[in-house]
Amino acid sequence: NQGQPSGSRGVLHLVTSAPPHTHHVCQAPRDGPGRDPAGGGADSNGEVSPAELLHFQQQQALQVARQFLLQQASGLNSPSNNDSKQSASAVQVPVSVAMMSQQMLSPQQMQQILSPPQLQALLQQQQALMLQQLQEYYKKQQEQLHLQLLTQQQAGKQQPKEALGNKQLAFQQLLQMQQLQQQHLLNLQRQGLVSLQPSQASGPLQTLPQAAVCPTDLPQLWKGESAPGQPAEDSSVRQEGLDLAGTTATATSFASPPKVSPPLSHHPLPNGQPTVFTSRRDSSSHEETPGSHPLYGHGECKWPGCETLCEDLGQFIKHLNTEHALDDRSTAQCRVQMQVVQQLEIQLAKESERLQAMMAHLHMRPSEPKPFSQPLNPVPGSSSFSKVTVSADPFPDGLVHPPTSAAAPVTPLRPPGLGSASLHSGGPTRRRSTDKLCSPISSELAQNHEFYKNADVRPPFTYASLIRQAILETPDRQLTLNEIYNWFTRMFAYFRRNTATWKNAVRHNLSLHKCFVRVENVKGAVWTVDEREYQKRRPPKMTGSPTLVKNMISGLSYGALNASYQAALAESSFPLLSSPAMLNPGSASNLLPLSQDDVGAPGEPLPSNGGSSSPPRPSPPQYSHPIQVKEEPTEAEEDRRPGLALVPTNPSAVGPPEDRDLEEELPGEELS
DNA sequence: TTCTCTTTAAACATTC
DNA sequence: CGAATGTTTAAAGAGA
Repeated sequence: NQGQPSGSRGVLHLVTSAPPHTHHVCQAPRDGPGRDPAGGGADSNGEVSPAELLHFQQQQALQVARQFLLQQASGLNSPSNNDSKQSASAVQVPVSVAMMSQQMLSPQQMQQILSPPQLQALLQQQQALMLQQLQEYYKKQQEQLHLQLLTQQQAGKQQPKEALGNKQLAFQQLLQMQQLQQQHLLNLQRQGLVSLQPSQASGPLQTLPQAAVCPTDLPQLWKGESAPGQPAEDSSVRQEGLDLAGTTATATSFASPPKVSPPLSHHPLPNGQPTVFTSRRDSSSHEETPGSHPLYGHGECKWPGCETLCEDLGQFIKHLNTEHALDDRSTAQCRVQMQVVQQLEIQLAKESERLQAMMAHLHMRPSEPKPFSQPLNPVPGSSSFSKVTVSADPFPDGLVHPPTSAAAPVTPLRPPGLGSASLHSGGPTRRRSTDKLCSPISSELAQNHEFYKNADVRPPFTYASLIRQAILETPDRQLTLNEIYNWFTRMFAYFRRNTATWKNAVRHNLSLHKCFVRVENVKGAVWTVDEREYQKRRPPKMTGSPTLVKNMISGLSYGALNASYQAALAESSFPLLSSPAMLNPGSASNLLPLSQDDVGAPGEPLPSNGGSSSPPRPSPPQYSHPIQVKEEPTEAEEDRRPGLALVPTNPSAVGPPEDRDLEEELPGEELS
């Protein structure tokens, strides 16, 4: 499988470039400050405290942050960003952060694609929360300090408030700058703490200063904040559900500390999800090795953002007790971790819910003419970003993305000769499972016909099922061989190549399977489907049983979903190639009856109807719908009779009675 | 491992 | 006659 990075690179870029901006945008409107009523106290009550005090306070905050930062220095990726520097750092930090984010994104793009869509939003929220929390926390400390100093100073000397004047203004400015700087520091620290994606560092920057003024109770902060403040902000991103780029950013970064991420370790396959976890040296969670500690693994401390190497458990314990003792920082980190877990749980619940909905949809929903064009909801804000999201949405990441890949990486639609050749010559990697299903083919096809029509990807259906599909799509349920050919080429880009091969296969299947009945016509022969026979060769009905789920995953998702996902990708990255129904006018409409029929086929009065009507050979009657031989002179509705009459004329069909005629042994089992 | 299904390839016959 | 259409056999891969 040539999951050549180049192929996905295009997609990657699309996604990659978006996140940073998006984050900024999304973060900007945050209304976090709303939750702290007392926030305005500081600036509005400028008279309350002398400018020096304010200044001092800020310095204090800065110191605290600095201190923490230094403590975390090892965990940070770019020490250059640390503290110091006044305004310079304010500018410098965002830039470097952006760079960092990009660096981190690129290798993990595929992960992001597959990672839970809303993770990003959640983590984003979490980040902001943490940032704010830290802010509040520091402020709280500052408050105390401030009070102390205030009392001291007031006791010592009374400074006239009027004297402040311009001086205070300048101080205010300085103060703001310092606050900004402080934010940066906090951001950096936060990165070190939770190893969260720094890409959003610049987001909270501007807004936090105001928010941080209020010394609120931290625990309350967690609760209250996450509820009113954040959701509103994130809604733009979150409601879309699939914030691919963002998701990756946060998700991946979450999985791995801000260290050097394996550059090309994993293939940029759409189903990179498994890769994420496997390739991660982190193995994030806790692998409970015998005498191990949940926070100790792979010889290093797994405390969020720590990664300190420890020879053995004893050393680690030592490290744990010294570096991660019960102090403010640790508790804060612990809270953050709690938040992380909480958010992930929420995320899990959401994804589970989505999965349920998907299953329900895929199982019983007849068909959807335009899967890709029916976005869950158009995102007002982000443009290209939302596009990716939308297009990919019908095929949630949460789903198991089968490692099929080989036959279908991110297929550039109509891949250039070489790529496609190697791609498909790859071999007869069958995915026949779909055929076993009752027949998701129609619905699946209906959903993805656009994709198959344009993408040179082998459809995950057997020839038999495809032929049947082709025949059933027609109003009179019959096709000449050539028409079947045409249907194949029309519906699948894949079958526009190697015609000799697959045509031979089609013919072979037509002849081989009893379910395909050749009906002689005046102008030639047409092929019809003996639905009964077709159903006969299938396993028991799938009706929402566990096996169905299994089938769904193994079969449908295996090829179709993956393909669909790719289609989404392809569409997003090659909009031009995603020609709508142009190529195949009416295809959508055709598919509808199909899917319906698909569902209804078994239940239709096949046996009784067919058996009764046809005296000698009920072979045609099997079709619920009257078979009308196309070339028939007059399209008389009564053609059914002629159609039947025609059958005998066909020597092959008539020849071996036991061959096609299975009426007697099939009373009507498929009816139910 | 065996069996079944599917695909692919190919030979051959028949029809257009 | 050549191409298209059908039929049949065989081999091989994949999955149950």
